[in-house]
Amino acid sequence: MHASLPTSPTDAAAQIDWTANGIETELGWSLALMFHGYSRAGSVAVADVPGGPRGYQVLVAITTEEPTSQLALAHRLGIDKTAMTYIIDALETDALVERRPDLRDRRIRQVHPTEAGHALLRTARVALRTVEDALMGGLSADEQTQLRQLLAKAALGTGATAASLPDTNSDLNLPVPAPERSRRRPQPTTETETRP
Amino acid sequence: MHASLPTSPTDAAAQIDWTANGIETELGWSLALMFHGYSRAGSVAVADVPGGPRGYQVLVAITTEEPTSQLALAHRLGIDKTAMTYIIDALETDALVERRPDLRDRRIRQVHPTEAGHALLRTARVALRTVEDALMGGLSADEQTQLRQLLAKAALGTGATAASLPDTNSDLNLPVPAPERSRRRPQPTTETETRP
DNA sequence: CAGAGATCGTATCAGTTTCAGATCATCTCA
DNA sequence: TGAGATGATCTGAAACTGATACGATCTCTG
Repeated sequence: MHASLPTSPTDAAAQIDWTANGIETELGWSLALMFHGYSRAGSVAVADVPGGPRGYQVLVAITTEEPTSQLALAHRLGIDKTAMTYIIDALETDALVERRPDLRDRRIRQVHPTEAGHALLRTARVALRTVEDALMGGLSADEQTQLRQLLAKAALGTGATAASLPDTNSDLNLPVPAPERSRRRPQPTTETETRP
Repeated sequence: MHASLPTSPTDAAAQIDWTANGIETELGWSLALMFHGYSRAGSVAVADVPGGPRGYQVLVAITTEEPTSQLALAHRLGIDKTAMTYIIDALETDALVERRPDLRDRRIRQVHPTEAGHALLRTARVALRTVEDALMGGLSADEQTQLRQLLAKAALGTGATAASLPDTNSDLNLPVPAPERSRRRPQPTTETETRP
């Protein structure tokens, strides 16, 4: 184990010997570190968002895309469908989202943002950007942009395909409120009324 | 919700509207998808490595760096120290690593690779590279290299600082090598007696 | 030198997350 | 019409994570 690590992030990449097959050349290593770093810091930054980073992502998706089912949302975000139920429960409890029936398919609950949801998202976004900047502090502004774009591109490519299989695992670790068992949700009466 | 992903990876980045604040522009989203994709596919690829991807990373680190303590290794890899114990247990059970006492500090167990460990690592590495190529299939070869390097650089920079807090109040700056404390001279012949 | 405080690896426990599967209502299709 | 599939929710169990305790050992200070 080689002793001292560079104190200057700029030296970091320069010190990586890409021919030595060391841990720093392992994609899995850097992905894990970045991801866990993001989860940890992100959880703090969006602590007031039910569901933490995952709840935040739900808000992002539903405020920028067409209303859709919980299941599709789960796929889109790479979140387990069961966990998605609980995340939306939490968001709904805080009046940040509303579940509405899909008129064309009564199995589906569409997820809609409330005004409060929009507002919280705005502040949460700012907080997260700060965290992200810190996380990528070792990179220049250009490099940060580049990393964002490459990651997104990779995620949208084969990466995302593999990741967004049905009922995928999710490891964003902010605690979702523990489910209260035997808590079958009452069927909203207004929903039954809107039967076509 | 436009759920369908582009079939041509080349179109992916072209379709991302970086001004719309959609989910695809979220670093947390792409990080999560990539990380989970890696974990899932990587677990399959290194299924015969005890501890999966994490066990693999242990092998990488101990075969390329100086012998060090489990704790330092845990920090280096961003793994919880308790989990590290179990991972090494598993690796040791399969005779892929050996724990040896550190002559200068009898609390420390250094982790050494065996020949079998080296051999398994070689095949595991090949399998993982295949997985990684698939994961980054949406990127050109240059882009893949770029992503690897940027991620590593970010991980080694501030990112890693935030990530390497597996041990609660660890104030350490990145996984630290074995402490450079003023070491006492080795205790003669105490070695065999300290074996647990 | 003695003792306080810190550290390392391991054990233990509890809470959280993940996963698989069941259920009910609803939809699709032959 | 009915079989098979689907979406949301529920349930139980396994896996994971994190906190903490503990014994052995180390470091440092008076």
